[in-house]
Amino acid sequence: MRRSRTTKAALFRPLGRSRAAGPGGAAGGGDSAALRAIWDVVCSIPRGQVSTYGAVARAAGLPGRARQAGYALRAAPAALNLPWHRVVSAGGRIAFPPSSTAYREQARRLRAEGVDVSEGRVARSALSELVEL
DNA sequence: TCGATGACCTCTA
DNA sequence: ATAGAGGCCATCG
Repeated sequence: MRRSRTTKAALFRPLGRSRAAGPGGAAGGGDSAALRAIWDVVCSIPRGQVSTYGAVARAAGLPGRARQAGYALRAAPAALNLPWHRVVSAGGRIAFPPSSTAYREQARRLRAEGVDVSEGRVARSALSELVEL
């Protein structure tokens, strides 16, 4: 059952936070390198462009780990100002149910950036694989 | 330690 | 176009 009551994406529950005390000392971040890599990639997405979880994961050096990309965004603190709305499922489809608030929020933001959204999908032109190089 | 879950992907019918 | 099955791996309880 997906849709575990997404309630409001803006809510972002603190999640248990797990032990903040990471491995001896340095830990500081406590965030895994993979997470940071994903966030970095997402943050790197230029305005008006949209990428997919798979593409992000691959760009972050995690081929095939698209799921982790989703989890990373899910666990990503809003304080990072992460443009999560620029990340969509394969084919440019929004990963949220059309009836969810997050869906509207994402679509709204994308449109604000000039990305055309219709039928829960973004324009192919805006879709960027982040690999075409 | 193990079982279930997940803002997913790709292939095949 | 839709539906099903398999995969991949971190995190949760």
